[in-house]
Amino acid sequence: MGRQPCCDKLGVKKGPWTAEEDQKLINFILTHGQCCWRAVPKLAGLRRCGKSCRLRWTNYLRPDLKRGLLTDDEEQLVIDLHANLGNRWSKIASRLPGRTDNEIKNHWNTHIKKKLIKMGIDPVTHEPLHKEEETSSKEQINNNQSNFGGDQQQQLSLKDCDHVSSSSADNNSSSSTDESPSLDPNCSEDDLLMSYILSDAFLDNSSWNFMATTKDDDQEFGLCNWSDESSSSWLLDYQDLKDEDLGTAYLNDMSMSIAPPEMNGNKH
DNA sequence: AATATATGCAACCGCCTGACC
DNA sequence: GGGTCAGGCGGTTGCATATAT
Repeated sequence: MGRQPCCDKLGVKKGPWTAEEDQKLINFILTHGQCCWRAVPKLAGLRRCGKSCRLRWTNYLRPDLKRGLLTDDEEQLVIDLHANLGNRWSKIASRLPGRTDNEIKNHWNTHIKKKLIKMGIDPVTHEPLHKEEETSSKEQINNNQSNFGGDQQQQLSLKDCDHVSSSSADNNSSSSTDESPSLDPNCSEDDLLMSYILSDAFLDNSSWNFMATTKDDDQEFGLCNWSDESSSSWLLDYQDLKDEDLGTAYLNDMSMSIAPPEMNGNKH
């Protein structure tokens, strides 16, 4: 049967987005909201695939996105979640407000993977790369997991990783399990945290689920770190737009919720 | 200073899933 | 029940930048 391409390949632009294209897309989304991505390019006056528009919006233009490297805590959370969820980046991303699956995936492949390997940890299984270590670690893990049904894998700590010297991978044989982050007596606390993070209660918590504006969306507009210049600069540009002709409740709500106090009455 | 290599990230591709008809 | 479509996901690619030689 075969599927039709998601968009007409002819005349569809590819490659990096220009500022002008970004503006058009932002204008459109702010005016009409997110709907029917296939129609967006045509309606917004873009020569792009709808898919491309969606990606650009979700991965780069969304106002709630954080910018910059993941924090240590975020990295730790990604590792913990990855141990439980595997490469389900969107699920992982849904637990990290302001981060996209693409961003997390990239960060994993470029940073975290290497750190784990350096630590002698298999980034796929989250277990020691060497058999003998694995055996002894498992015993310890089993001990630590006894209170949690054995479902949680070992909790790796990048903070601990940072403490591990860069040569740790080279002398794996000597890197006894005593150094393994998973053996941290505080591990059970981590497990408790993980249990919560993996639960629906986590997402139901309003302080995390700040973006939900529709019942189906895990993430929509919401709070973000507007003290971060880079993340809010574009919105500042669009304050004019809002003032001009986008006086929708949608945008007003958004700016109410995302704008720092000083921004409301003192734009630019 | 010039070149080669490594790294990081944005974007694309193809597949899967669920909704709709 | 089967076909079509749109949205979403994970893997991969390609380019710009940083670093090493």
